[in-house]
Amino acid sequence: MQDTVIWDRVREARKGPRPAHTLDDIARAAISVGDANGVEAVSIRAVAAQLGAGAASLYRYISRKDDLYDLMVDSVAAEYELPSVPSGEWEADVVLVARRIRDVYRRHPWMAELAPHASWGPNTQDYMEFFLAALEPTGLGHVERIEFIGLMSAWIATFTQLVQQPAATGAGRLRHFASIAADPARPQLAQAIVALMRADPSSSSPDQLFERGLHRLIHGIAG
Amino acid sequence: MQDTVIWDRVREARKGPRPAHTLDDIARAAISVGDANGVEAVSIRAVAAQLGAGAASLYRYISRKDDLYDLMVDSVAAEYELPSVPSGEWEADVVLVARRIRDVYRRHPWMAELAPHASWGPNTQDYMEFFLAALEPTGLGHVERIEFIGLMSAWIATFTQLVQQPAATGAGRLRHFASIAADPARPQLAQAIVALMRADPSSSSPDQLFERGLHRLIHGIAG
DNA sequence: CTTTACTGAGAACATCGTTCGCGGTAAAGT
DNA sequence: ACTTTACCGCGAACGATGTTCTCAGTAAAG
Repeated sequence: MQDTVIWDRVREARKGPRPAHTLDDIARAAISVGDANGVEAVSIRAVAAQLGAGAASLYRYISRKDDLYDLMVDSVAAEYELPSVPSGEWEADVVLVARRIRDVYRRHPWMAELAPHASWGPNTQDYMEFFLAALEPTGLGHVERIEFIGLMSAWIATFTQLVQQPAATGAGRLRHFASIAADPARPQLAQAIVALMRADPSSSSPDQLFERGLHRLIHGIAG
Repeated sequence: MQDTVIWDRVREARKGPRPAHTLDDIARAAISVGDANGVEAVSIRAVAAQLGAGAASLYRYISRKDDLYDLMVDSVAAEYELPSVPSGEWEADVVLVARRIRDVYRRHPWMAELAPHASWGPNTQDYMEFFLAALEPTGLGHVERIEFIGLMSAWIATFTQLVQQPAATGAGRLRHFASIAADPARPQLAQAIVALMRADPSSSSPDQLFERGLHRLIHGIAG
């Protein structure tokens, strides 16, 4: 079973010593490493060390490094804490879900990178089930609803990285932005960067930007 | 200058032998490797080999591996081949740009992964300048327009991976999907997966799905 | 013709994901 | 009771990676 998704693993030990850790333990360890030092620090060895285990031991529980990512994403998906049943007001539900996702992405910045590629674990499935049901009153088909869910997640991910944490772009990036802003050959882009750079003293806090972006996502760019 | 974006590099050799390659050569080599074997195959050594050079030699031209990605993305951004001036019909322009991006992502699947993280090279800047100008008639502010551009790119990326190339998800993933579809605990999700799986015999080809998704992106989910 | 500044690139280093194989342990088979 | 079986943790090793060091070669500047 080398190409099996981790959720299909059947784990029922009959003989030998009982495993020293659970998948939840491993997920927690990986999450704490990711929160503290970023995704790129989430290595097999680092997570194993966090668990107080040897590196090779992890392969008793997972079969690929991607399984680690899957565990992290689905474990954190439990933090959405959505109601079990939609309210019936689909727009309010969409706003609710969006805000929860934003909060979680802010708490765990690596989600923006890992979530799109992750397989669908139980918590993720619960979240999608809720979202699909919430979108039922729109009259959209299932494929369209899935698409919208992906669209909204992708938007929140890029929004989090672009607006919420622009300082993460590094010194060289900032210098490059400045040179673009000073280039008269592309006036629209120059203006846009100037508008992006100043941390919105007047018209728009990040939260306001988020709400308005969300409104545009629902009602369209012209609405 | 270790943290400098590659586009800020000043390259004007005064002494010694002239460089054996150009940044364009390197970009082309990296692109051909990525097209043929996927992003994960784009290694320093592989690109150097494609160039007929030694691995360490690449560091005479780039200073980080990410520079390679930046080169790839911006080089391919030239393929958009947009008009120099928007038509004045912003919606038509948006549709035009979206289709061009989709075509390029289809030709170079790694773009979906690399483009979001890449720095803005000259061709990317040209593309954004056009897009920003095209969106001017909407009355949106510059930040909102940037956001919409990011949103559309993100949507196309996920759409390309989800709808256009679902076979890339691997055997284990497909098996997992099937088990989700057979789980009565989450009926909405089950239906959605069934709808996703069958390659749209009746109502919707990928192209139609794209056009309708694009329409919803512009006019909102309810429109 | 010496100096200088750049070139390409082999060798080496640290780190990574992953596999092999070992000694140990506890339940199943007899 | 004891052998067998199937799992456990994990040190050691392998191959591949990004990056740096170093050095011989080369061509323009002084």
